[in-house]
Amino acid sequence: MNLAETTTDAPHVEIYNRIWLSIAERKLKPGTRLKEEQLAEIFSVSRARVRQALAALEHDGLVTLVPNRGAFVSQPSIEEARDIFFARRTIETQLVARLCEVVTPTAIARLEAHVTQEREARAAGDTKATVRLSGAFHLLIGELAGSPYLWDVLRDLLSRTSLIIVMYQTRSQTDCGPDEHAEIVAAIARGDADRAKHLMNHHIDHLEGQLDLEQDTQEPSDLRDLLA
Amino acid sequence: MNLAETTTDAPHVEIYNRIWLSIAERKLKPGTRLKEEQLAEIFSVSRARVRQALAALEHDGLVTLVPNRGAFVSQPSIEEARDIFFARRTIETQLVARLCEVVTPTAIARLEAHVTQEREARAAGDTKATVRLSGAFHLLIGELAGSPYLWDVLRDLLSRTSLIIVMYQTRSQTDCGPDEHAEIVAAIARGDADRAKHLMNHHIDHLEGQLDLEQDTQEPSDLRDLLA
DNA sequence: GAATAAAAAATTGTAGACAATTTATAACGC
DNA sequence: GCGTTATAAATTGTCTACAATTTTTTATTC
Repeated sequence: MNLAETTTDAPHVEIYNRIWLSIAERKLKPGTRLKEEQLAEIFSVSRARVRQALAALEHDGLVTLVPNRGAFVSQPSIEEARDIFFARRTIETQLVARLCEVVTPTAIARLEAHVTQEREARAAGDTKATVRLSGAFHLLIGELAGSPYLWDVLRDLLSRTSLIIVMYQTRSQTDCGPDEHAEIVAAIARGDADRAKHLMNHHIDHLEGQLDLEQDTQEPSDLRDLLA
Repeated sequence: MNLAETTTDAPHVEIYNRIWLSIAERKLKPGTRLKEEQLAEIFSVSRARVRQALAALEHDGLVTLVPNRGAFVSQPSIEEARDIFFARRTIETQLVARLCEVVTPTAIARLEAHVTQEREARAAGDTKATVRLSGAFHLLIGELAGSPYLWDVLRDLLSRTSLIIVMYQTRSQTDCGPDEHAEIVAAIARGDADRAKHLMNHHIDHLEGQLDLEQDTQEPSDLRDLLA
């Protein structure tokens, strides 16, 4: 949530960004231990820098810091996962509505170009790019809606979503369909705020529905359940 | 945005909390310089601890860290201020709507008790308590709506609002009227989500309207303007 | 006397060393 | 052989001293 840009970026933000990206792109899996010395060597920096970056990542919920034990990539619970999707519906429906009010031809062009890119990546079978562009579409809406604060919140929500998808995805594909994105863009182009909100709501529902968030247990499954 | 509670609170969070509170309660004014050594002495801790706390506060936008120059209490621009209020309307209207869906008699009792407290503080002329309780009312709605994530965002927004009020308040009083809070509670009690959203929207509009955010200039007023 | 330049002081940034804690390994008793 | 305890290794947490930068003060010159 770094709204107030510092004139010159602090040195630890590069490490922060690289770890952030690795988690958002689902390379670093939930539960992975992040040893300070190890990271310090990889990035060729002092341990203090790594420490700062990890502290910032904890603030974003991507990393869990256990005192005297170290840093781990977070493992959001089912309850937390549902909450994140609720927050996304809350914020993103409002954001598309706002975008419908302030929309410009340039904005629509950018959105359409983005959807085209998504289609191309999918057609080319480039799953890495497909995943990245899917998230970027949602961020683009946030950007065009013109609220830097909510854009930042959205960025945070998307990275948490990545973590959640890795943890709870089922066999079936878990990308947002580009067709749903295209429909949303069409509604925005028409200035139909209600329709855009409705589509966005269902789109996020769809995303959540593809995951296995059905268990009632709060805690990670008990040993007894696994042996029953 | 500390969702994942650590088992034992890290030692720097107490310093963080005390500075946070001083800003939220409007004791520390925007632009105030925060020297590390000075703070270290006040709290009787090492400078490293202070550093951690300041980094966390920067993340929340309450403190601006200028490289090699030090930490200052943030001075949000008019543009940022407007954005914060937009974000508040976005989130808080959805939050009251959600609360209407999941509301319980206990929740209503807590809300009514809170409004009573607000009235008492105001009647007693206790401005410090009045300010604190005003913010707490909004947080209480967030808590009862049952979204830990959005509660955290709301907490962040409220502390930024405090900063904005200090910077842009006019002579007239800038508290939320407790009557408006009472009306919102009444709407929630009736389960009237639309009405509650509408009231909350206007309540925040009202808050924003009491401030002097009319200037068109982005930058802090130019010397020429002051000498014209 | 004002402006510039140099030196000194104050403040922040960083690194390395040491202490505390946890995890892994090995020895021991049953 | 299994569980327990003691030792050793690895890892994190913290502090102190030093380097880099900025601000203030002082001296100099026009």
